[in-house]
Amino acid sequence: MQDLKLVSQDCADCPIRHRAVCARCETDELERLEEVKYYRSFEAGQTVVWQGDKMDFVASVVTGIASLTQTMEDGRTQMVGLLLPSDFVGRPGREIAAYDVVATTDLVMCCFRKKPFEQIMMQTPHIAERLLQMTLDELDAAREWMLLLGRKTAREKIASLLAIIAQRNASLTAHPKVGDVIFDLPLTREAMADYLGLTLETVSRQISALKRDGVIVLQGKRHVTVPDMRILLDEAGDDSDGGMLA
Amino acid sequence: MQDLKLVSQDCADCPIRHRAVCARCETDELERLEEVKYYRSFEAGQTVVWQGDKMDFVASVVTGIASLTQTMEDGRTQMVGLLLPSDFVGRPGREIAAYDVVATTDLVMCCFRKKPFEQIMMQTPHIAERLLQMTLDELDAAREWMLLLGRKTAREKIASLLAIIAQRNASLTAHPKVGDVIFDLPLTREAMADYLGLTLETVSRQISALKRDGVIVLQGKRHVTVPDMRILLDEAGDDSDGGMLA
DNA sequence: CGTGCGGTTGAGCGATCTCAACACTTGTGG
DNA sequence: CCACAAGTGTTGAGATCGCTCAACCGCACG
Repeated sequence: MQDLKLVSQDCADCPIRHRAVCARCETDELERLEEVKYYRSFEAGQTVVWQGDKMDFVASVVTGIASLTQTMEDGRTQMVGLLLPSDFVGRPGREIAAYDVVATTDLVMCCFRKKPFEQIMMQTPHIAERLLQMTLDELDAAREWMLLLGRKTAREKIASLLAIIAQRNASLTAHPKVGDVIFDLPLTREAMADYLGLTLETVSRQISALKRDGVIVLQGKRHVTVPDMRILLDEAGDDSDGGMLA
Repeated sequence: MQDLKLVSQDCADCPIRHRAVCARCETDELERLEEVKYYRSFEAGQTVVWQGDKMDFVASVVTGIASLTQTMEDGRTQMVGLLLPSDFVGRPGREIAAYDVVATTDLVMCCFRKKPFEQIMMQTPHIAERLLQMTLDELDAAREWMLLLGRKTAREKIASLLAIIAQRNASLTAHPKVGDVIFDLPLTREAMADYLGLTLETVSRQISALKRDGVIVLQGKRHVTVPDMRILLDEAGDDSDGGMLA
């Protein structure tokens, strides 16, 4: 699975160059980062870091999806973050990981040794600025998710998740809003349940219900077609078009 | 209710001087901030900003409590942040308020005109650094809350909220852990419900249940005594002592 | 061929919500 | 001074949504 070979080690060619924590760096700043960076890859299902473990690096997701998960003693788990390419993992100034980090799909991360990264950050406002911006975005996303977890019905939760994944795919592939929206679910039913604060049975039932009602079309378990995005967004209960058409 | 008169206009005497976004500023940096700052006060229940409104300031809570709230079209609401003294409101670089900001108690805020604040921040790493740190803390708190909203029972939710308020009071009054923990609830039952993703009836019932079971003692509706903090923390379902005794 | 994993579906249960009545306090106006 | 309304909180009864437990399917893999 060594995707590593497929990923250029050169920041200039990096697929997340313009979105990651290093997005605003100048060439000389990138060079300093390159000195302390290294790539790591993980297979789907592998744990990157355990909650409570010492974490001596921070990292950006290059390809694949990782999740941040919290667990109670009795085993109840809640996903508290879904990390997509360019998202940042770890917290400068913190020794101990606050969450489990798990590779949801095969995953490649661009890691920076923490100590030197912190030093570089102190001397490089471009990095701190970008990190602040990204953190504020994550905070907004977390708060959006709080509304979902606290107040939405199971059906609305599923519709919201599908809408979010659809929207992200749309933004990545950058294709205009022609015809159906089509994508593959990168999560198992159980992972969706952990994200949405549901059981996997409820997830399965609600997906079946959306399919039965024609809101989505399924081919296999994971391949989703959305005939009319407006209907899905309506099912999600979000404000009007949720900014998608804006 | 003009608390304004009670609050010094001088940053040096400010009660949140050492914790707010300006905590790390030097004297000359404070002087620049003082030029663009002004105080505003609100009575309990007043709305500070409406979601979607233009917001031409950012601010720190000086005294009192404010809440960030999201609302769906059909009226379902979820509190997504509880802002205590020293907490920061608003986002540099954003024109439009993403949430309703409501004064939960009587409230005094130290506001900065947004444009000049952004300029000062660009030239003052101390502010940006502190804001990053505070934002990361808020993100952690939001993720803690996601676990609560997604996975905890109503009783655990109430116990968690009580524990958090108790802990905050303990940290403010800085009195050692002798004897009972005593505090007043700064929230109505409805506000608690909005925070916890419950109905106000369920909040009321669970508080009654905790009282019946001796976990808490009530005098009136708002005055709470916790005979044994460990029992409350246990009811909250958090890891062991939740770091309180650490 | 058996086993494990991911997923679906059913039946019954229970935690929480909904709807409703009522209690207490506070402020207002006749 | 009392009647009344509004705001906050409590409690009950019944409904319901989502959970629990369980059976089962299809597929990949050894």
